[in-house]
Amino acid sequence: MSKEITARAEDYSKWYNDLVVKADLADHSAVRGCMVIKPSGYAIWEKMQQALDKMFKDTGHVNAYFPLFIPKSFFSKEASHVDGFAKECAVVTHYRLKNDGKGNIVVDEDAKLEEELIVRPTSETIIWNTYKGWIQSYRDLPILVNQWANVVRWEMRTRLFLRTAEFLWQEGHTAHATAEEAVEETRRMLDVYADFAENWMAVPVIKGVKTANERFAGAIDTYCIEALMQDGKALQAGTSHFLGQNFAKAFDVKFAAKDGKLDYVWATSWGVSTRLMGALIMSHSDDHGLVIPPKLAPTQVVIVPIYKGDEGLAKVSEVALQIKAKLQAKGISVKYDDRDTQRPGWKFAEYEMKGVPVRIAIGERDLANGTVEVARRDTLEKETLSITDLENKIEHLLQNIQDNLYKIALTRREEMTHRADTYEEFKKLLDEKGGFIYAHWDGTSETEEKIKEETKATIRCIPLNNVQEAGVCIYSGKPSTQRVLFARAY
RNA sequence: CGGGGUGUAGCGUAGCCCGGUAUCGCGCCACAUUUGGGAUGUGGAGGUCGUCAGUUCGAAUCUGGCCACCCCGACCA
Repeated sequence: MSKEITARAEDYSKWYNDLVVKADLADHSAVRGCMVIKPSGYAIWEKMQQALDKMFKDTGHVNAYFPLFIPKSFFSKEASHVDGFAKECAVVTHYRLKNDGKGNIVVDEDAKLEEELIVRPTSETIIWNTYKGWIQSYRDLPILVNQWANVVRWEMRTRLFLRTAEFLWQEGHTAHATAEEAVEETRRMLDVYADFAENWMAVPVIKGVKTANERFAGAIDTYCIEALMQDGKALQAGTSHFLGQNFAKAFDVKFAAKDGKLDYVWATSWGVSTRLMGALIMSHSDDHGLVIPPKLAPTQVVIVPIYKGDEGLAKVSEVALQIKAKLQAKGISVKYDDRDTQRPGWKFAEYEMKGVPVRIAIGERDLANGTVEVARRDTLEKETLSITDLENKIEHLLQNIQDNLYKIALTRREEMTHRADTYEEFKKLLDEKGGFIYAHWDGTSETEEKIKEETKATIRCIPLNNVQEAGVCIYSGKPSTQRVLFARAY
């Protein structure tokens, strides 16, 4: 099977689409805007889930599951929340089909739902309606719940993983007695996301706060992690919201404090989605295919035998299987590909396309020398190593690849991060270089809107721990106290 | 929902202007020779030409409707 993908330099967007399909991660489905996540893609998502789930548990959270359907009336209880999602909701209106007598299956108009159901675009409403029954006293708090689920947002334009009508995610929903505690939780989970992005995905991120325009519908503050892709466009990789008492008020969730006074509960919500797959793919991959950091690679090492005849394969396999066992004993996931239906060169290209971090080739010549050929996917370098102590060398190599991928991504981001002091300079940077641009902003939504209309760049975030620096807004010339992070975004 | 484009075998395509039952490559199946970077040869299977209707002796080809998908805009994790 000969496979080729469009080069990044030629058409980045086409490169991404080709890659997702050719690396067997996902496909378009029969349903418009929805994707089929194939086993190779889902295996990576499962690795992400495992790592994140452990991080959530380690920070005291527990998993639960809430319904896919939300009564329409719940939705209208929080005004800005409705505004934010109303335009992209799928609605269930009937509960039965029937045969129309001419062989067609049609909706049974007699089976109209008394109250229409919304397919969840996010679960705040159904969860806060539920929390009302769980919370009476400060003793019931905090509630630290996460759910892994699918959600639906009826998008006009979709792209595999980056934006699909249905996607998989996790959403954490917590309830607290005080604002301070809720803010602390919001920030804690932001840190968890940043930790995951950098240490597992090898994707450097900038933590920050969204402006009012970009804030989650119904939140007081939205925190985010922003990553920069190879083409210079930003990608929001995760969000954590401080919801204040907005949902508690909408759903009348009060608790009795120690002093007996009743108060509304403070809330947070936070989520990352299969969009992370897009971030992962676009951060490291090259024109040969996918590059996956070892810590998220479903298969970390593949062993390819090179041999002549059945007898040759038997000899090579004996040694290869010993190597496999030693690597597995180290906790490394290994695949020994001894299929005789494909030739070695074909397998090399195939595993490069699929992003397996390390490839070991072992042939009869190696048997004589006590060596193997080791190829690393990140740099495509090959070297011949002695079989002695190979498992330790591979273990180090995997760590080295993980570190190297992060370092390269970080260097690239730094090279693509600029400062602009005038609007002219800003526009020039956007058109010629792209990337992140630090610039002064007067803090108004009007200015932000204007800049967005004129340049398609948005304020990705106001970075946390931002350096305070007097300046003037690049657009309005009004005074500003700090630079904010602009970029064109996915 | 506006503007542009495309639908022919699993995938990519030729044929369409000028109507006569479909071309080529990859992949697939069998056998043989092969195996240190996507092997080669020989033989073979696979198509209601997106769909519905119209024109015609005859439609992939001409006409009209519908559907789907892609790209560009408005909306978004």
